Order: sequence, then structure tokens, then C-alpha cells
Amino acid sequence: MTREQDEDGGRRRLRRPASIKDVAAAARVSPTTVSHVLSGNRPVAEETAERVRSVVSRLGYVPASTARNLQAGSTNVIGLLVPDITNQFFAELAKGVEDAAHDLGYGVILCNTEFDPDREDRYLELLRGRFIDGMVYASGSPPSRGRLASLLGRFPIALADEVVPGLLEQTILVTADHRAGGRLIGQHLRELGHRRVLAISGPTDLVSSLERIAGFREAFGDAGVTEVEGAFVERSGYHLVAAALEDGGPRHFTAVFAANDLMALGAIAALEDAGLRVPDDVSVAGFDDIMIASRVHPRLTTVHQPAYDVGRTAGAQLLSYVHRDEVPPASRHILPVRLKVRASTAPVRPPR
Amino acid sequence: MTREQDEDGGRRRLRRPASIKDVAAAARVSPTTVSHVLSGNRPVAEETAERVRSVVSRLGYVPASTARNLQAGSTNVIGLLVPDITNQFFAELAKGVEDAAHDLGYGVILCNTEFDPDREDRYLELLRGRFIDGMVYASGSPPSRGRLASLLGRFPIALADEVVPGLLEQTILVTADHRAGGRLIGQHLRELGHRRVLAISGPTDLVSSLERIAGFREAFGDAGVTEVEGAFVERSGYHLVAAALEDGGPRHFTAVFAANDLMALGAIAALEDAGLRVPDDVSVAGFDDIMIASRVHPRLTTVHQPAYDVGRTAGAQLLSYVHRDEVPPASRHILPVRLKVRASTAPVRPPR
DNA sequence: TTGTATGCGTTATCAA
DNA sequence: TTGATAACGCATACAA
Repeated sequence: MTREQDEDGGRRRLRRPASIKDVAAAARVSPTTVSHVLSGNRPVAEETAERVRSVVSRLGYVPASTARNLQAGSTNVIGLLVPDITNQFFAELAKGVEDAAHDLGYGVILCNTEFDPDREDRYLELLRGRFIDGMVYASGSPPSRGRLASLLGRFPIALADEVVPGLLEQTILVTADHRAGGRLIGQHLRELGHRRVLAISGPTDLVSSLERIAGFREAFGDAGVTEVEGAFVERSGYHLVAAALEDGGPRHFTAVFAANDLMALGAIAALEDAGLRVPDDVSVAGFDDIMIASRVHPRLTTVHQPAYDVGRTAGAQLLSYVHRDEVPPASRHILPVRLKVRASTAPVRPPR
Repeated sequence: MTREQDEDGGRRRLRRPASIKDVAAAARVSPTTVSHVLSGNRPVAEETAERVRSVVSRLGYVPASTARNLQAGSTNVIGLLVPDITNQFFAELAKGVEDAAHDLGYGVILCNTEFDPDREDRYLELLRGRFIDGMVYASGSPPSRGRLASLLGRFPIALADEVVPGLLEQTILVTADHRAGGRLIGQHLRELGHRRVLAISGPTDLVSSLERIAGFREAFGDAGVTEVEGAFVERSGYHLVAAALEDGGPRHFTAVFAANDLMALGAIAALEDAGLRVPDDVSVAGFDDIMIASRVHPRLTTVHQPAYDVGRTAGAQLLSYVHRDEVPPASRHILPVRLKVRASTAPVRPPR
């Protein structure tokens, strides 16, 4: 047994790991031979190879990736930028990216921006040093186009989930079909007989949010749609619906379409607090199909987004170019969504 | 404007980024000076510095981290190994680690094992190359002690959430106080008058799971506790409760303590499917306080685990040693938990 | 079948 | 105030 550490004033410092030279010396061969035994890049006499392997094993030698990275000019690591990893959607997306990367022997470095532009900037600055071979960018918020564009020349970038205006035509884009999802809800509510709907959008600088509402209008028609701008959080849905109810006069909607599930939950809470029943008095539909959507009461009608597939596709697309050291041409990958009809929507009943 | 890419048979290949030599040449100074202008490690004449900065900016030069890493012998990146990033608990934990890392300018490389030992092994093998400066290990399953031990000499490791038998006394350990959590539930049920409880443990090779049950028994007493082994998934809770109900004879419990929330949800479903009401006929308590625990019907009584704090503490502890290039001495950090009394538990009512 | 020499891009040491 | 040189650890072109 070799000692793992050296004592030093009560503190133990990490030992210098064995290098290829140490192995070469102990096996009485050149570093070149050690390298080739391990890589298989050229034939080595079995006897020699065996001797080397035995030393490698004895010293616990593992090639230093830092040196390899410098030599190879690549790290086999891609970056993943998300706004909030505890958000189920981005967690699923991250898993997809991670799976795609793992399949090709790549690692994923996680950049969690918490929707903080400064934090995002710091991360992007960090990544400019070419630490990574590519990046999946899913910022979830209107991104700083400038910084991103400057990275585009350094390594491939795939945009996931959200369009980055101005970069759209320059690289890979993978999103769910937000527009089709909006259409599905629009059609569903119309079929249930609803004619007056309160539509709560997300932030209007997010293309995905705009697309959802646009799709809704396509299928439902513009007439009877009252649109208000929300913020993709529960409180927002609550306040907007509460405000709409307090407007005085008779209720001017029989259904609510919230551009994400959290806002839909807020909407339901506001309706119930106002003494209205969902879906008997008012129907509510959301978007995303987050985990709790199927477990709340009433179970939420919504549109399922293929978050995992978005991540996986973005990762796989990205890596197919990273691998060949090529700049990805512009491409769009729009993944299908599914309508989930549950218990929060029902045939219209005229307002009292 | 310089061209960002070179055309090559319709495919665009990435341009070689400017190196310190390019900058030095263009600014008519030595690479040493460029380095010092950027690092501030030694004084440079303002005139020279200005010339260098202007070239840096013009060429878009950023020091290659790969070369820095080799030179410095460190990467400013730590690894984070989790079983499932889409699990709310591990997502919170990851966020904590990521925050701690970001505060000190470190990146986090995400290793999602999906509870697959092979996948975990592949990751650990990858990381042996000292790509990372340290690791937070939260495998969520009984870990391969051997492989981990061999890494312990290469870089600091902090164990998060789950004890790794045999490594416990060798490095940092950060967990929630599972035992105290179990006690809180035991005491709560006892105070409600329950005397016969079905306790569903998690996998018995997980120390955290054993601790929860042990704590429960400490507070509740051993008498009246029927213990069965579950698997930390909803189905498991369902089946075990369904089986217990079908045992024939009168029901032998008035409350269920499931060692995690998912199993508790399964338990509730099984009870309701059997025509029993929760909590009127049977009380159910869980553990973890996952997001849906407070939104299901009935809202689940459970123990809140400080997942974020576990991650953040593990990350901060780890980095305090990484920073000084020291082997962390054994230390335990046991974070407090909180009882969340909600609607799924009620005073006992004798079985029919 | 194996070895020598070189270079990857940076920073540290030493010298001027 | 600045520069030349070595070194980090590896992989590879070239040589034998």
C-alpha cells in the first residue's frame, strides 16, 4: 500500500497522482509506449503491454484529463444553461441533455441562472474560455442576444425551448410545438361550448408564450378572447383572475386559458375563493403538464410538453456537430405536444 | 470584422481561437506580458497594458481554460453525482451545490446515474482523470464503496444525504436528521392516540431509511408497530397497504407511516380504493415534503427535509478543502428537519 | 516493435 | 518594466 496522503501539520494534502512518466519509468518503457498501450493506437508487444498494464494498475494511473484536453483541443464536456433546475420542466430537459451527452461519452456542466441576467453573464463569460465543446441554451427568459452571438463562433450552441430573437436563423433550435398546443386548448374549449375566455399569457417577450396564445386564437377565434399578461407563477394567475372577477358587472368569461400550469393553479384558487366552482361554473386549462397538474383537485386539463425530448434532441443535435467540429447550420426541430383532458374543463354553463 | 468561420465544402468548421501568442505578436510584447496584463500579477506600464488590452479586445482573446487547467493542476469544477435530477429532492440539492460552487467561482458537472450502478461506475471512471477538483456524492442508493474509496485519495469528496458505509469516518457527511424526523412522526401519531401503526420503510440498505424508522420507533415505542419494506416509489406504498388490508381479519393498524411521500401517496390510494377514508378511518404520514405533498387531497402530513441546505452545506464544506488542496477530515453535518402537520393525520378512531 | 522530439496554451521562475 | 525559458502531462509525427 502506498500512502494516500502526506501529513503536514495535522492537515493532509493531496498526493500528486502518478503521471505517464512515472508509469514509463517503472515499466522501463517510453511514455509513448504507455500511451499506446492505453489507447490502442498502435500495436504493442503483448509482453510489454502486460508489464505496462500491471504498473498502471499498481500505481492507479489514470491519464490526466487536463493534459488530454489541452492536447486534443476539446474537453468532451458540454454546457447546459437553465434558469431553474428545480423547475420540473427544466429538470426533465436537463435529464434529456444529460442522457444524450452520456451516450456519446460527454459530460454536462450545469449552469443554473436563477433567471438572473448577471449570473447568466458570469456563466457565459466563464464558458468563453472554451472550457466546453458546445452548449445547450435554455435560458427560459429573453436572452442577452449579444453575448450569445459572440459565443456562437467559439463553439456550437443549440437553443432549447425558447427562441432567441436574432439567433434563430443561425443555429439549432429545438422547441415544443407551443402553437399547436395553444390550438389544442382553443379547439377543446370551443368544442365544450365556451365562447368567452380569459386568456392569461406569459411574459410577452417570450416567443413560446406568444405562440401559445396565438395558437389558441387560431383555433378558438379572436372573438370572445380577453387577454391579460401574466408572469408564469401561481400568484400571477391568482391576481389576474381575481382582478377580472372584481371588474364589476357580470362575469365576462366561462373559461380560463392560462399559458402555464402554475398560473392555472392560481386561477383555480382565485375562482374558488370567489365562490365559483371549477369546472362547473368556470373551466380552467393550463399548459406544460407539470407533475402536480394531474394530482391537484380538480385534475388539470393541460398540454403536455415533451421536456425530456426537447433536451435530448437538443443534446443529440448539438453533439452531432460538436463531434465533427462543425458549425451547426440553422435548423428547427419542433416536437409534438399532447392535449391532456382532465377534470378542470367541462361543457359551458352560462354565467349566473 | 473578422470571419468567424471558414467555408469548407459547404460545411463550416470552427476557427482556431486566438492564443496568447497571437495577442503578443500583434501587440509587440511577449506572451508573459500579455499574461500579466490580464492577471494583474505584476505591474505593466500603462501604455503597454493599453496596447495589449486593445488587441485582446480586437481579437476576442480569452485565455484557454484547458491550458490554464493543466498549468494550475486544477479545473475549478466539481462533480455532483445524483441518481435522478428530475426528483424534486435531488433537484433542490443540486441547486444548493450549484449555488455554493458559483459563489466561489466553481462550475458543477452533473452526473445523473438514474440509479444505474453501471452508469455510476462509468461516471466515476470518467472523473478519476482528475477532471474535477472535488465531488459531492449523493447517489441515493447503496453505493459501490470500493470505487468511491479509490477516488477519495484523488480529490475531496463530500457525501450528501446518504451515508456510505465504510466511508463515513473518512470524509465530510451532510444529511438531514432522518432519525429526528422519524421521531417527530412517531410522537405526532402517538399524541393523536394511535397505538397500532403500519410502518413502511424504504430499502433496508439505505441508512437514511433505517434511521427514519428507528427514530419513529424511538418516539412511538416498538409495541404496535408492524414494519414492512418498501421501495420509495408510489406503487410500493400502494401494494404494501393493499396487501396489509387483505390479510384477512380485522385491520391491525389505525395509521400508516411511510418512509417517503411517494409511498404515502400510494398508501392513501390503496386505502381509498378499499373504501377507507383518510384521515377519518386511517391516518397517513409521509417523509420528505415533496412539492405535491401539500397539494394532494388530503394534504399530506410529513417531515420537511432541507434538501437545498444539504446540497449547499455539502458544496460549501467540500470547497473549503478543495480550495486549500487539503483532504477533508471526517465531519458530520446533520441538518434539522421540520414536522409538517397537514390533513392526512387525525385523532384515532377505532377500526370498525 | 519501440523511442525521441515536438507542440498544445498557459503561467511561474529566473534573468535582464 | 519586460522577456526568455521551462514546465504542466499528454499525444503524435517522425525516426529507428
